[in-house]
Amino acid sequence: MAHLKNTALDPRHKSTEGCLRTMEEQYHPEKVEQEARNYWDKNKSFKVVEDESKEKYYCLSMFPYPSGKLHMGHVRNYTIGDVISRYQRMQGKNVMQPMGWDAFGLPAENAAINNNVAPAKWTYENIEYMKTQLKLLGFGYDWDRELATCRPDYYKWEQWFFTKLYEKGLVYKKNATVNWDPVDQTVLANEQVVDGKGWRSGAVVERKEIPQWFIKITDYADELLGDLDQLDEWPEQVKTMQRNWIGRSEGVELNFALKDSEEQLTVYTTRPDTLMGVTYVAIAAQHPLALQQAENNVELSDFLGECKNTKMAEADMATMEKKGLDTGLIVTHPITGEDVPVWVANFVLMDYGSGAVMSVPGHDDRDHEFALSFGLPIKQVISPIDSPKGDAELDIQESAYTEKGILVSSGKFTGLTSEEAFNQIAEHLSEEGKGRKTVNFRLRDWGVSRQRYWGTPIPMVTLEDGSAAPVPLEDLPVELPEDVELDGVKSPIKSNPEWAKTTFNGQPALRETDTFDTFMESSWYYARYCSPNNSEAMLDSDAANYWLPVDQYIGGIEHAILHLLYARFFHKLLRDVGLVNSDEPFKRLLCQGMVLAETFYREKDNGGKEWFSPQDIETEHDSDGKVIRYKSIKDGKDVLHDGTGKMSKSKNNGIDPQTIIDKFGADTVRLFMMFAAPPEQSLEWSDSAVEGSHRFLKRLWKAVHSHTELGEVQALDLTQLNDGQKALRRKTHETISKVSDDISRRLTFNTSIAAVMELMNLVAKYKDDSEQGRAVLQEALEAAILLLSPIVPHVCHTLWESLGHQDNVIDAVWPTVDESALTKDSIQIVIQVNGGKPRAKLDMPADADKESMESAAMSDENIQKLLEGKTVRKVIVVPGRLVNIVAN
RNA sequence: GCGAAAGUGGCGGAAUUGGUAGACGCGCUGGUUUUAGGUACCAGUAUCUUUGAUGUGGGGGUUCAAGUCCCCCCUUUCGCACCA
Repeated sequence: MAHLKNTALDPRHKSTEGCLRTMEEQYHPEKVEQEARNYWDKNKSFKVVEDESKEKYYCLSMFPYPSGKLHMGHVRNYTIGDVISRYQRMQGKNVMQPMGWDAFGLPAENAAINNNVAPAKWTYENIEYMKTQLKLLGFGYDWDRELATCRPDYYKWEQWFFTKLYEKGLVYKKNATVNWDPVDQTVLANEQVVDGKGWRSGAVVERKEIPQWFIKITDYADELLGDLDQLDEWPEQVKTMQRNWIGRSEGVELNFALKDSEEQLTVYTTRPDTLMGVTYVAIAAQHPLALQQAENNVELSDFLGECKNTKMAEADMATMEKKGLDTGLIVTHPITGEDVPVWVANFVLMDYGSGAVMSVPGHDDRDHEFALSFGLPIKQVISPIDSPKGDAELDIQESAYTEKGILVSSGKFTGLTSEEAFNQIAEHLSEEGKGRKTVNFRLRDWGVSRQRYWGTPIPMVTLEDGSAAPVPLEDLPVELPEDVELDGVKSPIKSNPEWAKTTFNGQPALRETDTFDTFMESSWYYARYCSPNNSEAMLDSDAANYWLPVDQYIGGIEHAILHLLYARFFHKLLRDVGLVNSDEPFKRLLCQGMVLAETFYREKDNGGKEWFSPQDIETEHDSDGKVIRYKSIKDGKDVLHDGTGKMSKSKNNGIDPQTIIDKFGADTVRLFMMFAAPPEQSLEWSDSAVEGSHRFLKRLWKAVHSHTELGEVQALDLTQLNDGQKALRRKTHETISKVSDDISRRLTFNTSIAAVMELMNLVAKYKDDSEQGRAVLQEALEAAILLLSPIVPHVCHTLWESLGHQDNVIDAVWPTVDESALTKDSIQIVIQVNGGKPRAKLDMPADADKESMESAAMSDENIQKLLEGKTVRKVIVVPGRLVNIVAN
């Protein structure tokens, strides 16, 4: 055998005839990475087209908002996606990994005002820079599919789609609440309201009702809920959150007749069994009845005014102090006919349900709290099931009893269980024409109007008679002017009255000056990537149906509900207009955790805190490795540690990925990101751990280098291996097995890296320059390079060549496990006495049966000592693992 | 407030199906090489009152056996419909 045969892992790998490639002794990431990038660029390695002969794999990472530069969260997200993509490619699949820009949004407007630059220019410049950063990180994107949502050729189709939905009756206009800044005369986003005040003007923000467009997502509530069951590769946690968000409930809708009036107050309840315990009805401050009553009631009118001064966010509504006022209105209880007072309460949401709720303080915590505050009666109508009469221990005045039980003091329904009462009360109301069983959803229709400039113009016009009409396809896109100046208050398309003027069917008409919620763009970009440059249609269905659904979607957990629900909704809409043929857009979902860093500060004289960048902090340890002090590199004085937190400007703990790439190279950053934590957990930044990752790559390089120094390698002959060679070979194949499972099924890249590190630790100890010794080592190194190549592709590109391969590592075949290499002659078993600590460890033949394990355990010297004077009650034997002797 | 997660050495984390807690890495300790610092390499490193005992946020429970299953509590993080 005169020449090299380094193809032990797969005969399909092409190798050069002759010597291993000579290589530099030192690892120079900048050089290695540039060479790999040049190769991929030159060969258009990641360009992909539909190919029916291959299994497709569509791997998608959530596209970034082009905020200026990449942050660590992006790097983490995109590294995960790239690793999965490269792994799937090595499985022989036709892999598409696209990238684009979620380019509309509020930050561009803020930047425009602060830096006096148009949002469009700012956005396009950010895209240019961030794209160079993504390329530096070596992500294998098909850049020919790049899209930016702020381009008219993208949003044109979103506008067209909206008009389609309008024609299908899935779009309507109604009043909805916004945060109104009375000084700037503008609508504010929730994040622009700080402590109830406008962030620029400082004015107390008011709730205001304005007309807005809605899409009927509630028409799809049942399907969005039911189809979650199909998504067996989504995290259970995300599905649960979506289920709760959609919030399907079965209950009863019932009417309280307004006394001395024809009007009815409709409420929905999931607990009709507590109906006899209603002691008041609560309505929202914006409820028409409240407004009507306030006309002749100064106190009420003042109260409603006060209720206006809150943010519209539900979290704020739920946590604020509960306030209310009697409206003076009386309604009639639908069963007893008794008078029930109507109160206004600041926590009742007008936008949700009918804006009125029946209140049962005896059996609902929030109603109870409210009743106690305002001296409203609390009546018990439910008793715990085990004590229907003896409820002395239950003080309903003290706290509400919210469980189900047996009805008491409920007239003819007394004695029924909650379940029985649910049905009988519903039936009774139904017969009387006062109510009916209904299914209700917590999910509300999707309000898509925004009063901002930097977004997709809503393609609707208003005619002179006040009616609305959709802009026809031939007039689309309704283009957003890009060359504008922002004054920080009013949208340029609102402040220029000329912009809205247009015609519709020859008649004068006014354009809508609101723009879409940016969740609209991100709800269908995944489908547009399949035919990104199609100028004839929103999607090319053939391409879309080839690629969709997305096989793996990766993004932050913060998108678990809204973005993912809207995208699922859009997919069903796309299906129902005939553009795609699947029900769900994302087959498998991975939600990655946040990137955190330590925070450091000093108290300032004024009581505030001065935050220090973690990169400017030096740590001192005692001789046990415990941290004893932190000090600033700059002045050497102590700083205080404030734990770890999300990287943020306010705590000055952000780490710019660019500085780390410049210092160590992209591979080190990628390796650290994947090694430091499993993807769905939060990841703590650590400079020293980054250096550790870099050291590993240097050792890897060195190991390959010293192997290649010794020249050609002979073919592996499995019949000729000694114990040491067998041991390394077993470790090699154990590692292949573990890493394959970790990357494909578990998505735990951290443990796959740890496994390769173990292999390399064994390689470092392995001293065997014999022919077969070197052949086994060649196989181990080839495996290590192949297994690491999705994670650190640049260095593996070079090292794969160094090991004598002609083919490129991105197209190498993923190694397969040789089961025969895994066999072990003996294994260690553990002996326990009454569980707990191992009392003895024995080497046994791998195929030892229960009897021989038990007898070996019983005859162990140490075990016999422990069993002295005790009676053995039971022996549990787990083959291949342990023996537990129960004795007393 | 409501909904969803997480909590394991000095630190990040591992333990995949209830079966040897602490893999791998960082830090630390000692050593070798080096004029020195750094680098690189080798050995060690859960804790303690060390024939052994204790130990996975706290408290209870199930089991021959619990980080893992059940109940209660605490802390932290994410989402709550106009940040993306």
